[in-house]
Amino acid sequence: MSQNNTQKKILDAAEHLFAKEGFHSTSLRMLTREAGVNLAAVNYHFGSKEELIKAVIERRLLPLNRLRIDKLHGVKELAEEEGRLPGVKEVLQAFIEPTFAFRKSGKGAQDFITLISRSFSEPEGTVRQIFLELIRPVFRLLYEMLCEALPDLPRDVIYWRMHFTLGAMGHAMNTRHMSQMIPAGLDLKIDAESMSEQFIVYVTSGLEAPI
Amino acid sequence: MSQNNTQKKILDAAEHLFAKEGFHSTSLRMLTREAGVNLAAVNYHFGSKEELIKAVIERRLLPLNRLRIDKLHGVKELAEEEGRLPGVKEVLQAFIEPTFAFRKSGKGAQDFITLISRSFSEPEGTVRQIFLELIRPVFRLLYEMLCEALPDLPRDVIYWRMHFTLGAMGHAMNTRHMSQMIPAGLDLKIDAESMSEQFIVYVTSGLEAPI
DNA sequence: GTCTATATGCCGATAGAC
DNA sequence: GTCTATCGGCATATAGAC
Repeated sequence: MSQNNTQKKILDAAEHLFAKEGFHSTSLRMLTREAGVNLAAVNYHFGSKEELIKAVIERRLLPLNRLRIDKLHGVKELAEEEGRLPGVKEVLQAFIEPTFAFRKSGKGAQDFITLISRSFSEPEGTVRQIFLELIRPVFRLLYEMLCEALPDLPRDVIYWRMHFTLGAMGHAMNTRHMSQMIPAGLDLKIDAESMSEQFIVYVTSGLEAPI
Repeated sequence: MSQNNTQKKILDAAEHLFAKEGFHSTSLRMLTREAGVNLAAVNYHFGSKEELIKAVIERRLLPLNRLRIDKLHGVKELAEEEGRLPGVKEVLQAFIEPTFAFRKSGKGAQDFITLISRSFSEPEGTVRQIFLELIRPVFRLLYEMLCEALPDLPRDVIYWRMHFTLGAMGHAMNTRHMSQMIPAGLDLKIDAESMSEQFIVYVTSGLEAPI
């Protein structure tokens, strides 16, 4: 039990520091100090820093992906039952809403999202690869369903638009950006709920735009 | 002259390596080796690694920002002359097209864009701050002009939509993402010209979406 | 399982010869 | 202006006591 407890303490501290300082800039010394465990514990429990990074990403991303895939399948099956094509908006909702809901589920989840948004633009290397391999099946399914929902649009146009959408999402999810650029005198509601709805309106409109 | 030459060699090598490996992961030893200059040259010419990072960003971003601001002012003046409001699409074009055109202007420019896309999601710290301070006036002007172009939309809705647009742009501009996720069997044209046009269609539709 | 102590190596930065 | 040599520090990782 104390092993699992130590592992959890390390994962939590790592999640927080990786989000705040970046993967490379977080040293095992910082990390173990924040976790209240011994310096040697990371190598004992995870083998290396790199495998710790992988564990941090997998702990959250695997269940989140499973949820997104389930929701997407739900949309697909409902549309089939009703003998119609899936709608662009419901497809996007199935993908986007679980992520926004997850972010609200706690401080750790928020740190995780920050960290994941960054993996998108991380240099070539382990972190980027870990992330891309885990996320690929979800992107594939999303792409296929968008193609079904938009049968009159060329495939490459749909691909680009999905690409733009994912970029916007990675950026929007990252709360650190939110208040950074707010113009003076604008009383902006930093409300994740309304932002999620606004985001879906925005990307649905972008994806459905006439060529 | 040999001073400027050394400085340029350092800036070029730094731009390339910062894009490829990240700021923190690029050591002065790597950097000076690639530039073909002595290890001590960075500290001699730039003072520190941090000031080198700043110089790398400023060299490209200052002229690019000046161009974007000029174009935005051009749109504003034209609309005033013609006694009408600026259009959403022409505002977005004035902001976006110079950036896409710049990226096509050479290998170094492409590296620079990769590096800038990343600054967006960089952890708190110097790099992020340097970037945000240089980009802020451009974002302000863009925001004001979008508000003029969309007088019926609430200010905070416009702010969020601009936010989404900037995220999508940072992601779309980064060529490294482009072919990463292409589904098998999709013969995708990786053509920056057509992507730029498609991008403007997409974000214009998103910004103009009815509430 | 958890600790201390340490091995080994790269880091940014600078002093001082040329 | 450019070089070599080196300082002091922190990195990851591990060996071995408890």
